[in-house]
Amino acid sequence: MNKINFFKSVYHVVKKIPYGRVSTYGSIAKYLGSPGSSRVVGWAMNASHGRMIIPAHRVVNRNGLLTGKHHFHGTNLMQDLLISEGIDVLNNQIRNFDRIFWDPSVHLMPHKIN
DNA sequence: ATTCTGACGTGGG
DNA sequence: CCCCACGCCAGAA
Repeated sequence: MNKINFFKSVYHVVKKIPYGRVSTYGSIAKYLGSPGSSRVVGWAMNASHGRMIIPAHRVVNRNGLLTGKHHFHGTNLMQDLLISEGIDVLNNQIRNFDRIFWDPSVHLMPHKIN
C-alpha cells in the first residue's frame, strides 16, 4: 500500500468500529500491514479533527488509556463520548477493556484495503 | 531539501 | 520493572 492510501485506510477502518466498542492504534496499524505505524494512526486521528465524520474517540492506546483526550475540545469530551456509548471510563482508563476491544484483524476481512 | 515532532508499540539492556 | 532507541508517516518550520 502506498502512503496516500494510509490515512484513507485508517479512516476506513475507524469508521467501522461499532458503537460502544473501541480499537487501538496498534491493532489498526497492524491490520493495515504496518505494525510499526501506530503513531501515524494517531496522527491520522489528529488530522481528522472536525471536518471528517470519524469516531476518533473510539481509538485508544493498547492499554485502554485515553491518550488522545488532550486533542479534543472539552477537557473530558473524549471520555464523555465514550461514556455516552455505555463504556465505563474511570480516570482516562477504559474498564473491562478486553471485553469491548474491537480488533479489525479479527472482525474485518483482511482483503480490499482502500 | 532537511529536520523535528507526535493521539504508539516493541524489543533490548 | 524501568529506561532507551528505533520504526513508522505526515506536516510544519
